[in-house]
Amino acid sequence: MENENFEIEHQKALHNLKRNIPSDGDLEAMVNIFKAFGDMTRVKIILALSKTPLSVGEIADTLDMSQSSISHQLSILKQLNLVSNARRGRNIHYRLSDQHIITIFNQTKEHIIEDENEY
Amino acid sequence: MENENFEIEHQKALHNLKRNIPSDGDLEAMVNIFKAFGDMTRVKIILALSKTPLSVGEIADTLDMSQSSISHQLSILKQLNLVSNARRGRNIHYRLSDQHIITIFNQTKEHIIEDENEY
DNA sequence: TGAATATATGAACAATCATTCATGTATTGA
DNA sequence: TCAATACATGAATGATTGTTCATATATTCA
Repeated sequence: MENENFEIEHQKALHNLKRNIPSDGDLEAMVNIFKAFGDMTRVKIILALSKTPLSVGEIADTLDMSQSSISHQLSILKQLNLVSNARRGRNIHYRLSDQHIITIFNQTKEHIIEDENEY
Repeated sequence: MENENFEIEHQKALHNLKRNIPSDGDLEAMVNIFKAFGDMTRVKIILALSKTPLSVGEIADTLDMSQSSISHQLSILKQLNLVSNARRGRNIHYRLSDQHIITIFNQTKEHIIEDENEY
């Protein structure tokens, strides 16, 4: 019977799953990156930096937020190696450190768009 | 002078940025999805469902967590259309609703791997 | 129909987190 | 060297969130 085969396959899959749960340690890096993306301010910073490198003050000005807040958020992004920075005169310029970030954002946009088209 | 051209281009880019900040409304969907991915439990649920559809109880059992906790998290994922569900007998089976999710996870893994290879 | 099983849900609580405020550090230019 | 500018950082606080506990709802089977 078809249904029984499904059931047997499912039990096998379940068994493998239980023996194969990735450890928290393995997943933590991924979770931390998604956490970083899960904040409006940081998303706006990333989108701005995807157009051009910017100083802290320029970001604060563009997003109309305090210098302190932006600086705190940048330090989180930097700790995760999502952005890198370099001094230029008396400013510090930040840039995205990886093109994957844009790909991830674009994939997410596509998910949202396809979602909106369902009815 | 090369430096001045850079500066002029940068000012243009800055100006365009300010006139082009996406609204909170436009970004909220994306931020919410990343928030959903920014939790260990939900990531594990998604990874499990990427292998095979599962009932609530099976997920709870596999992840060694309470039924209630899993159910709460599934309702968050469902609200964002990241998973869908269907009753099957007395169980309710959940599945990923979109292949983009896997792509996003894989891209993120790649970012992490490339990151680890830097020294 | 009624007991058992599977899932959902609301309230409460502890933990996490983003912003603000105050202040520290580093660089430039006079 | 000193004032001004740009950025970083620590503490405090209000808001958000994940889990638990208790309970409600829905389905099956006897």
